[in-house]
Amino acid sequence: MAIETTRRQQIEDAASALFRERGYAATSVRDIAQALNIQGGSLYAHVASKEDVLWSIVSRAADRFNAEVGPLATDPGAPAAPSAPARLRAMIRAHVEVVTSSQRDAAVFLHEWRFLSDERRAQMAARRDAYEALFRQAIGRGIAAGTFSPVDPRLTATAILTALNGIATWYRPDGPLTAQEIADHHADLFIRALTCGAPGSSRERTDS
Amino acid sequence: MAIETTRRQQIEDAASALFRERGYAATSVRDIAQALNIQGGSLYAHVASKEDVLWSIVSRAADRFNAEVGPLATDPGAPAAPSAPARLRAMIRAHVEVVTSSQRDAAVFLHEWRFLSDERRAQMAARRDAYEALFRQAIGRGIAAGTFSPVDPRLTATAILTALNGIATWYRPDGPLTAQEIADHHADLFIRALTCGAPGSSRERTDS
DNA sequence: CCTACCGATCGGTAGG
DNA sequence: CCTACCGATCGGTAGG
Repeated sequence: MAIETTRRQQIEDAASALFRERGYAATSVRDIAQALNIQGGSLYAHVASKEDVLWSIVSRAADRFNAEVGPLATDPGAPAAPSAPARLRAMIRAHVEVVTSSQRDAAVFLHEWRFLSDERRAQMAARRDAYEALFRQAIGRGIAAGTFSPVDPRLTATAILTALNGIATWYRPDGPLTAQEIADHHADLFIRALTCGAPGSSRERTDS
Repeated sequence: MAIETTRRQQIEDAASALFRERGYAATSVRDIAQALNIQGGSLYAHVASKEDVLWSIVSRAADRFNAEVGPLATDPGAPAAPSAPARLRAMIRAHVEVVTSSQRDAAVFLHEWRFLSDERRAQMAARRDAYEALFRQAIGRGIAAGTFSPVDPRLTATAILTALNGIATWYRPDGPLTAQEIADHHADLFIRALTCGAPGSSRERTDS
């Protein structure tokens, strides 16, 4: 049972590793080719441009975040809607799961997307804003329900996502904390910040 | 009264602006020279290398953070030590003040420092760790005093600083929120997260 | 996928 | 601070 990997996929993997450690602008196409033991020009049998490779990595990472977190943010059809704290906790967990399990691509997505062409960068900015809106809404709903303190949803969503994205910079799979522990710690922290002193905080926990 | 600005300073200012918007690796020495209406080679009458300019920008930014936040973190000689929440609030305010008032240099400091030479990068990594330690200690003291929940000081300090540093990416002086409002919002958020449900939270506010 | 090449640009220097 | 230049390297292509 051979592991299926197209040449294109190998190129993206090698490029992602290099973009992550040196940055997109400081990585040459010859660096990428060398990692695969081929000549620089040979890359162009598989990709149209260096920027094209970046685009593939970045859009795939964006897809993963949407695939994991999106379903938790939108109301499910059948079952009862979760409480605001429970929903936000699930979203934080899912986001951290993607950050840690797709760490390399996530780091490139977060730090190198500005090297995309104007058009693609604008497209990605729109996707990112839509994604952040999922968190803004989750927070806004909690405020409306009285379970969350009346914070600024935009500012708070940005603070939460910035902190979670930062995990991509320092997380080590062999470190002292598992991805789950890190996720739970952050979820605890931010949900405490949001529920503490909330209008309808009558001491009983609707969380988790 | 002419505004005193050395050529070296002008170079660093122009470079900082360019490093910030394009990144260090994607900025050429000719780009910097062009911003000052001189030839590329002429830069080298004032600087030893491109990396030298980056180093100046980055270390000056690091100095500012230390100068503003350091005194708040270490116990003052004469007056009574502030409570843990009050101290952390002051540190958060001071950090955000530097991020927003030195936004351009702070952004370069935060995002481009990895392009320093190995030696300088290691030096800066040590400074950053010492700086983060100020926040870890402030949190640790609060936990020891029973005013803060028993969180992981390292993880929490990193979360706070990552969120605060993110402000450098999106803050606009002409935006809807002042730097002070942003600072207070973040201070409120994180201090609520830390004090809520703390062992010694007997409902009276020792904060600010 | 290779060889061989394109024009452009890189950081930096010599000599004034 | 300029002119003129250094060797190296850049992203990408032609033709096989």
